[in-house]
Amino acid sequence: MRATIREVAREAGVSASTVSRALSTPEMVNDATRERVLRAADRLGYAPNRAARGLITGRTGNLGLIVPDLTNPFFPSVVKGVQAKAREADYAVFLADTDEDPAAEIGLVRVLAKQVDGLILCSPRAPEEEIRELTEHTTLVMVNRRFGNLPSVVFDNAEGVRQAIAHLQALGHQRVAWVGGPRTSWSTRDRMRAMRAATSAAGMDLYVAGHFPPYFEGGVAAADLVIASGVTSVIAYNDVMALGLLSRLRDRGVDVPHDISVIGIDNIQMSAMSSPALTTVSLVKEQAGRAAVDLLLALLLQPDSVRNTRRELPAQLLVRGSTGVARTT
Amino acid sequence: MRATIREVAREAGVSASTVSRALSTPEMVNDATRERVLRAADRLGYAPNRAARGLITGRTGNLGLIVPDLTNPFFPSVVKGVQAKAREADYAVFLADTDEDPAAEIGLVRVLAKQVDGLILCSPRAPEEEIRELTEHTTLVMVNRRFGNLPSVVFDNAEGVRQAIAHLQALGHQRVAWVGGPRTSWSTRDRMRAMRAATSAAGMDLYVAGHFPPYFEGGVAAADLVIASGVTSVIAYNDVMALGLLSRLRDRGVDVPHDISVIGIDNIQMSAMSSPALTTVSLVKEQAGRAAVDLLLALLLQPDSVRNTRRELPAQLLVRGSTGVARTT
DNA sequence: GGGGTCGATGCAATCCTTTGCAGGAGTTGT
DNA sequence: ACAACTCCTGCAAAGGATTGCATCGACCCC
Repeated sequence: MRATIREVAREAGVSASTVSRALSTPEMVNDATRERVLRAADRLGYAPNRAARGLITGRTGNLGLIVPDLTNPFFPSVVKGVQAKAREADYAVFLADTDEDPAAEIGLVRVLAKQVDGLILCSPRAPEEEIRELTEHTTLVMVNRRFGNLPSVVFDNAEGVRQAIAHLQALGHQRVAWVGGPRTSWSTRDRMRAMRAATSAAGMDLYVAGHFPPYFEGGVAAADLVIASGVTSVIAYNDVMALGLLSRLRDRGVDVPHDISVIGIDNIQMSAMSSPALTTVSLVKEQAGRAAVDLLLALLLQPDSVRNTRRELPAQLLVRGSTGVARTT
Repeated sequence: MRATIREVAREAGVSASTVSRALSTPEMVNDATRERVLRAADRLGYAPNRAARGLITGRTGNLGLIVPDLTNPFFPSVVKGVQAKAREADYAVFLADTDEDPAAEIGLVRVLAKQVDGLILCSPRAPEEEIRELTEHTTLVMVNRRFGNLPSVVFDNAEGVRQAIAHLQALGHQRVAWVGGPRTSWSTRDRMRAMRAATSAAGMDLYVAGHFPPYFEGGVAAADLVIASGVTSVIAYNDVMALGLLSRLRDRGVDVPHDISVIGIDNIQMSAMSSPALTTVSLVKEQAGRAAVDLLLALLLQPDSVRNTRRELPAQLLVRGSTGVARTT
């Protein structure tokens, strides 16, 4: 049904090799010939068979993207960025969702690895050991996790948290709580470190509420601990959890921001829509996706060029209604 | 690097054909031989090269999924369902996002069609004409759109809207507004029809606010029209828009549900988290994704078996805080 | 004018798997 | 004991594109 390279060759009066070259290495073929080939290809609606090409080149023209949970609005944005950039480079993207399960993550990488040229792991939860092993057979780029000298795209959590803490301090807060995400998440650890550093530099008290699932319910669950701790402000691992906090605080009759100021991280769409609107550390999510694809493609072209490259993307505090002057009790 | 079928053959002391058969048509090969082959394959970590297989069978083992906007929480849920079901059947899923652009949609189908065995179009916006043309070269399943006798998965919008209207009527509402989604969306038209039918059957007045972008901002934009229309209740095309309505109504000092009751459709996670929580028509989104894959795989196996199959999934009203007794002015 | 160079093109092998066909071994029936 | 089967396995072709190598003509320069 679909035209093959041979038919184009016949139509253009050349050999298949010439057609192939006219399309993939145009400078190797005479101008007039190339023109003729291109017209013939166009006339027949020819597009190379990717399976056949992949068979001989060993490349598939596909990328894989693995995320822990698509229903967390952070990830669809990254996916969009990956998609857009990949499409520009004529790559297609396999998407897989692990449901926050580190074991599923490893399994998916193994399965997907055979069908792609490279993989982007977004917020991977798998243990270091497993990931190290994967890197031996697979071209990987990590988003939201640093790991050895693997190429990675991360956000400047330290700066984001610093801005958030500075903001709280300016509002007179002295005690701040930290509501962490999954224990296995690198971002959780990184942000927690940043919290420790920033609060200690600012001379503020830090209350660590612990680790919670990165869902609305996780924030809900953390809220009571936060209230009991007596802090006047709280920073959550991500916006979804911060919204959970907001919800439970309201239910408990705690006024935000009057009694407690709340700050999230990610700047998901919904954070602008809550009431009060959520003050948050804004991350350029789509850009992270695009940067990851950039890195991956560079890595595929010349494996050594970007080894050990770490892109760090900016984080910027966005002040909205959920933070205010500290209560004075 | 990766083992080929020949190596397995040598290892097992048989020919490549036998290995192939042992793996894909086990009943054609002697028990003992098969056992030997399987062990050899296992020892070498053999997995068939999909490109080579695809080259000869003409099948890729891939599915494509096209959605209009991943950042609308409705779609990630569908994607999850598609993923899960596809993975069970050992298919991988290409995902593409059209940014609500019907032209991009057609383009993506064309591109993706070559790399997959079949495509799932989720809430497709493209004009009928174009879609009809696509069906000639491509195996398609539609979600959220009926089209000729193409296999499709849709929700029982009529029932969902009927329940919503009955609920409003029971609360004493006489006038209800409808805030529509994109003009090109089949769901918008279907739900609008359902609104006409249900309100007329119930003897209620219907105010059609028009078509709006299916985003939070669309709901915001519609809110003032709704207020001005004097209705006591409003149903929005989806939850995201309903949340936009909620937000703008609050800004305008209109109390929900006291002054106006608001109902959404989809039951996205966020709808439970707004304040007041959103009354909504709940849709089984993941199930829609799974059903679409079911249909598509059946279609690939025996093209005639499910031609003209339409799966209709239930819609169920979920009452929360955003609806209440009609004001009496 | 002949040897050398260069640019453009074709030939043929190759990637890995699947599958139609044929053949060999063993079994059954007569 | 032979024909007719059955069951299992191997041979070889096929699928479509890429690419190293060879070829061929043209052109240049001495």
